[in-house]
Amino acid sequence: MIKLFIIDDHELILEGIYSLLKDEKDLEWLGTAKTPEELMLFLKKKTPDVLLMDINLPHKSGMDLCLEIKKLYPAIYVIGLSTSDQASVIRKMLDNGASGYLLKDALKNEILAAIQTVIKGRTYISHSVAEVLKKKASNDNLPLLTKREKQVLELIAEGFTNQQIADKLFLDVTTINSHRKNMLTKFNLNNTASLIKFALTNNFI
Amino acid sequence: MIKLFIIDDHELILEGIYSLLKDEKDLEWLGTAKTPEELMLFLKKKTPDVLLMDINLPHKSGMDLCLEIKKLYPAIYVIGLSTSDQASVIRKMLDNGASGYLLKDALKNEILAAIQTVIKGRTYISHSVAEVLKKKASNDNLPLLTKREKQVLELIAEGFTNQQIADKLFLDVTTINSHRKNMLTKFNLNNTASLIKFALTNNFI
DNA sequence: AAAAAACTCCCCTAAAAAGGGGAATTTTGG
DNA sequence: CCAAAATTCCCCTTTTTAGGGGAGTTTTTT
Repeated sequence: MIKLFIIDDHELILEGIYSLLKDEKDLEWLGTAKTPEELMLFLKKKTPDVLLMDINLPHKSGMDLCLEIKKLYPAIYVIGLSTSDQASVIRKMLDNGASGYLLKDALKNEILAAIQTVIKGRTYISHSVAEVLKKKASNDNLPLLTKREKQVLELIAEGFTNQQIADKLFLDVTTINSHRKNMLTKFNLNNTASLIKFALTNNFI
Repeated sequence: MIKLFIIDDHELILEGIYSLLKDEKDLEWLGTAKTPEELMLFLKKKTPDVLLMDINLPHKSGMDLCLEIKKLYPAIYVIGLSTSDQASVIRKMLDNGASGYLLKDALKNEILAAIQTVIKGRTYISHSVAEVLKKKASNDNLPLLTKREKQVLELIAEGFTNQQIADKLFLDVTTINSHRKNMLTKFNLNNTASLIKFALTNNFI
């Protein structure tokens, strides 16, 4: 019996997965959560073998949550779940310890296959996802933002100037300027406008 | 008996809704489709009373599909379904003839309420959606961009400077600067970064 | 036809960002 | 522990944007 837990903020997805899997003999349905908090509370009591996790949770990205979980409960196999087929997101998820990745258009067999695969310690990448990873190999070479850069970029997008950001983060204004220039350089852009557009369309912020 | 049909490209959502509603006595489950083509084929044979429609379909926006359906089959009540709570999208959907709008985190009762409401010819807007529409009521009163402003803004977002844009549009650089400043003023923003973010998140460009 | 809105161009100054370097200190990953 | 990456701070100059005005012309709406 594989103990299964699911976190997703969408009732319909929870229902859908439950409905798909409830009759499987070798699956034990531990429960569901809609928020990271609910999940963490539950994990203090019981530990699932496999955790299906939506990566678009409110207030917290599944990427970060996955990292946390794997730190606290390394034995749990995490399978990412999303509608997004963005290679960067998928790769980040795997980097953060996920054992598999499913798109939400996955069929029953695919979900079962994923669970059976990860429980053996192997990694399951669905067909469609694998293709995306291959196709967007170039996309993946995109230098990702570091924590600080992301933080700075978010503040830039909110309209703060370098000086204001520096004050907020207790840093020197030249530091913020460095980060800004680094981002422009690494993405080969030449001003803030294009940087913000790039970041938003690539879901960096 | 209300005849119900659902279109959504995500198996899980279809399963979820089916699972939620299959035991309802006064609902007749006509079927599901994953693509607009499937739906159109089906509609040639049978006509549902209520059509639950995901607005994020591949290759075609639910907004457009809704318009088509209402043209061909005005009697069908369409309920939009999405994860997005973007006011512009919701309003567009309603403009295009939808009778209701649900977010995918809707609970069973809400879906049922929506169906019961639209079948009576009234419009169902879920709590959460209504809030979004209200909150962004200001959004709708937002002074929209003029043609020229939109054109300029798009070029700004692509990273061109005022001078470059002026050259492209055969205008004086001061004109471009005026447009830029006007946009900042009318949206009450103070720099390009926030303007681009604002424009992108509000689907102005 | 009159009013309103959009579009165009102009002045000015100050503030901010971009572009070019360099370099020391932490943090992270192997 | 060592190397690589990230983070921090510094110099400099030029370009670009922001902010404050004003004003004439064209287009759209009433």
